[in-house]
Amino acid sequence: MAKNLGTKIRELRTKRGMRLRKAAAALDVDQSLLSKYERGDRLPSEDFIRRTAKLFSYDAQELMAMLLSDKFLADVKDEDVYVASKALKIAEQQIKYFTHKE
Amino acid sequence: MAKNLGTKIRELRTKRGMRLRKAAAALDVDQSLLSKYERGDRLPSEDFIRRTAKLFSYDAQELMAMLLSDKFLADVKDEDVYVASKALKIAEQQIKYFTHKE
DNA sequence: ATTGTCTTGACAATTATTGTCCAATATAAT
DNA sequence: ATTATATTGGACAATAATTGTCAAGACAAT
Repeated sequence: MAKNLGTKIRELRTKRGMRLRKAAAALDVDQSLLSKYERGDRLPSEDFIRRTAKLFSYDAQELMAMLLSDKFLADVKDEDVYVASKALKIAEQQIKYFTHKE
Repeated sequence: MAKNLGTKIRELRTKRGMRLRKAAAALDVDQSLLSKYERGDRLPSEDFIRRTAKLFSYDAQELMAMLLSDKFLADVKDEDVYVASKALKIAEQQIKYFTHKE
């Protein structure tokens, strides 16, 4: 099962036996903010993603995809599942259309 | 091919032979704003979606899905297609997981 | 050149997001 | 139970994004 961004970041950190405070310092954010990122309470900036990928030697694009997914899910959280699924389908179509066009 | 929201709204309006100014008045927005919605320059509120659906007797959920898709596409527009597609896949998984869980 | 329609850009107003601070809570060790 | 360390929560200001309004612009038809 693909993880959400926060869970992934926490996993990366704890697997290295790193404390929140330490990681926060290395990533140049307040430790409470990092805690919020990890719990999905807040979504980080793209720049933070890059720093995190570097620190943990992890694929930045993978993290970016998780961030974008989390953003989408936040947008649809009050919607009917049917609507959310339909939105995904439309977006998929458009992306496919774009890519094979250019 | 599924349309984006703006194109759909314009289609609904013009098929009824309605002028921008008229439609804008009926939808209670500035005509310049409606023009921007139709060209995808701005994204409307959910409330606007509901009024539009009512005015043109069109399915509000369908329009909502288009709005959400447009939002997502705006978020990923500067990203690699690979990242965008991956984000979609993750979001899909999570939605499926959610729905069959609850 | 006037009229009607639509588009564009600049701007202020509003709303959302982001980061910081510090207190509160939890966890662990002694 | 006390101390030390880790994590979380809430309130707040700073910043950024979104929204709506207005006036001017382009374009076509007459």
